[in-house]
Amino acid sequence: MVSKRNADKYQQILTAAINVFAERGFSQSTISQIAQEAGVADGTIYLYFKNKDDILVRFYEAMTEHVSERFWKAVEEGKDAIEKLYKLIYAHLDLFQSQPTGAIVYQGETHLQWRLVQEPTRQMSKMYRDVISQVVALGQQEGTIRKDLYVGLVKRLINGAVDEVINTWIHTGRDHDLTSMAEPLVDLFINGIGTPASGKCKDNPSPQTMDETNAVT
Amino acid sequence: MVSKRNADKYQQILTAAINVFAERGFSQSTISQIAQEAGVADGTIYLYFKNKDDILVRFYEAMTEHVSERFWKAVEEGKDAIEKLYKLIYAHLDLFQSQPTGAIVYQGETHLQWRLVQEPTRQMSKMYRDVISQVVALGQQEGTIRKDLYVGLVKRLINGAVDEVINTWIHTGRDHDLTSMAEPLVDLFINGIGTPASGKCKDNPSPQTMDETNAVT
Amino acid sequence: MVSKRNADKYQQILTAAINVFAERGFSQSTISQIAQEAGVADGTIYLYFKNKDDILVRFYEAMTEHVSERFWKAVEEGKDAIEKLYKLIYAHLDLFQSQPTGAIVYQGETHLQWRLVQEPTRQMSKMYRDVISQVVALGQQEGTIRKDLYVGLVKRLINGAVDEVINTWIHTGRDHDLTSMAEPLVDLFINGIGTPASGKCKDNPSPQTMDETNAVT
Amino acid sequence: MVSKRNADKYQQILTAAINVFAERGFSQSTISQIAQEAGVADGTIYLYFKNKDDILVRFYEAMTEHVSERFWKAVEEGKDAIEKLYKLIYAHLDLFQSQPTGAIVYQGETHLQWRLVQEPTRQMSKMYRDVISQVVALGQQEGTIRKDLYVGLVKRLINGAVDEVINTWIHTGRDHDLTSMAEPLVDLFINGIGTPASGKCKDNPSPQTMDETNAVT
DNA sequence: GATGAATGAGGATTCATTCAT
DNA sequence: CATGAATGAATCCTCATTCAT
Repeated sequence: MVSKRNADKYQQILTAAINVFAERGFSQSTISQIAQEAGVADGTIYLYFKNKDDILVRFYEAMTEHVSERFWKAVEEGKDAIEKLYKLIYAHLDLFQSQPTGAIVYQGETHLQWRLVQEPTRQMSKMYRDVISQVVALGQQEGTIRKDLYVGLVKRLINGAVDEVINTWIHTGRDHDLTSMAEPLVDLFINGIGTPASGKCKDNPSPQTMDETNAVT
Repeated sequence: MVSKRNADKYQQILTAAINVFAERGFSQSTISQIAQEAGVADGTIYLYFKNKDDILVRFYEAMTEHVSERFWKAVEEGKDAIEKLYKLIYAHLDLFQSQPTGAIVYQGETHLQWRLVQEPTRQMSKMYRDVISQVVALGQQEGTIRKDLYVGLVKRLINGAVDEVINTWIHTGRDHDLTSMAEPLVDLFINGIGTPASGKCKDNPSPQTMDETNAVT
Repeated sequence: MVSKRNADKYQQILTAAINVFAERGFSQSTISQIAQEAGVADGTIYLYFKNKDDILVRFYEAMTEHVSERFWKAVEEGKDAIEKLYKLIYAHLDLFQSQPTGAIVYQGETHLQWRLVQEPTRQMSKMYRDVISQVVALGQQEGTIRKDLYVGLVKRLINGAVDEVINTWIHTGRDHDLTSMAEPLVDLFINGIGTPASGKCKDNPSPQTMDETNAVT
Repeated sequence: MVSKRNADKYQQILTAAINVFAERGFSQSTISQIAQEAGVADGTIYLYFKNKDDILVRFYEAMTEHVSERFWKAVEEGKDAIEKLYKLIYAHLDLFQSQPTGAIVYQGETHLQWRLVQEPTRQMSKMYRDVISQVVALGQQEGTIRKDLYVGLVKRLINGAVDEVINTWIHTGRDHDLTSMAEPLVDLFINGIGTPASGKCKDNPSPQTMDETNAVT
């Protein structure tokens, strides 16, 4: 359906669509608006995409691939677990800061269009989990990360916090620098909000037997 | 517009609407579907709600009030900061576990229908921030919580992580007990994922001068 | 359907309806608006009127009867044809000036709701024609009114001019005194706009053989 | 919104709409009926008109322009004031006779849809007044028309009478020839219904001091 | 008689998708 | 390939009318 010659126009439409989706939400966006934003005719969109839903799905697929690549590369760059974690979070924040509309759509439509984007979202979640998993394992070898951790929950802790920071940024006019949040975030992840006196720094952290039944997300 | 005699029917419609919204998303839900689910005629809905948007707004308002009440009460019950935090998170998880469809709609539509639900969402966010703020302040007095914290970020850390846990639960069939996540979550918040060796338990934690410019969220 | 005891409420609703119709037009007016204006419940209206259309029909019937009575009386008061004509036109203008909403509805809805109000309108038209006819006949006896007149057309001349004057008055804020138009109108009707030199005041006005085929109106 | 390529379809829809409006009145007409009459899909109408109201407004605008042109041309053709008046009235009757549905809509909806068609109606009224004004002025120079006339009222006299003739024609099955009314109408306008004996043909017609405060209509 | 909550048919408008050019 | 006019199904909302209280 897509000729190689016109990968340009494909991108052009996809980018336009994301901008429109970010502005009005997927359901409220119309093909005409996207066509206008892309500078093509309504009908042309159907030469590159099966239908309106398809545009969103393709965006999610591309986003997933792009993000995956970027996150793995970020993690590779760090020399130890904590720096890897920092690089990961920095990359996450930087990516979304540099593509605000993509961030808005990704964060906003995931739950609502769950049926459509379930698969890419699962892959994204799995990738995030794998990345975290690797970092945690390394940290545990290094002795910088606790051994009694349930990785699934750690992933949700980090992913949730970062997403929330991004959401706040989106809804507050996106005026401050998002990446500056990376350092304090990592600090909180590593050290928590408690003091040593609060029961930390023991030799035997209360062992938690966590089953790994939780599904990917 | 709303007769007091039929607060019943109001609730009946609102509940039906939330169920439908949870199933198909706000934009994809139709008045007819809601009416059918509620067992009333289409037109009846307009005796109780101004329009379709109004249904969502009223739900957000009610939710905000209900949640606010519940969270403050939860915090009061804890005898120290850490227990208060635990009670808060437990309440949060328990509430959404007991109202899964409400949770789905609340979590899912906030970003997309931002224009509609901006105000209730802001209030909810502010309330959450106030609650966290109080708990943190108490913990700092007690000596169980670090003094060098930027409350806005702590709020996002906790809120984001809890929301992510809820989202995962929603998307994985809601089969396991959500409240069982409260304890490990609090452990992560307090102690972080790092070990003492990772640079914790110092006398002088790196002082962070954080401005409090971030808006509520 | 209408109890004698509550002729009051009947009038109350009818008056309210005319006010609402005058404000928004018949089609755009709702039973609820009329009920509110009348200070009764929606359902009550159906105790006094068959349906919404019936309200308009009854108004036309009442108007026709009332106007008929008033116009005949006005004509009786004049001592000669010209004064009778003056009294008639004065009564016409005075009536509508004193019932502006009634005038608005009557003038405005006649054509549009022709199907509904055909019969009362025909009667009104016939009455007007009869009145004019009588005045003209008298004037011809007196020698003050031309003999070569087609009464149907004279009726349309007078009725059309007066209605147009009323319409203008309605659409220009109804601020000036409508009855002051009676005298100049009669002058135009009697004397026309021409001068003697324009071919008038001949002994033999061009005889016009007019068939009286035109229907009532 | 309107493609130039299909001025045809625009006219096709407009004509269909006028027919439907004439049949059932503007408020009672539906887009579906118009679409069916025009032989297009409902949605197609919105490619050529903003909404239902817009159809009526455009009709009024077109009618105003068309009528204006035609009336001025008619007046030019007459060689003296009286003939000009005759040509004007003939044109008026002929126009509406040749477009009966247009006449019905124009005459019928003006008052009810006043809000929508106020502007075109004002223009039409002003045009009519200007035409009459010019004819009267000429006649006064020629000595064939009285000098003591209030043009605003003369305009209402003529316009009202002609409209009433048209209305009668509309409501009586439109079977006779409307233009045949032009001559007797002019006769009545010029000579009035009175005889010389009725006080006419004086040297000093009672001077009427009329203010020209009346708004256009 | 009076009420007004409930009904549901009806109507304007939108928009994803198609297809002739 | 590209276009954009045309389609008509789908949806929100209104409101005349009914009927249980």
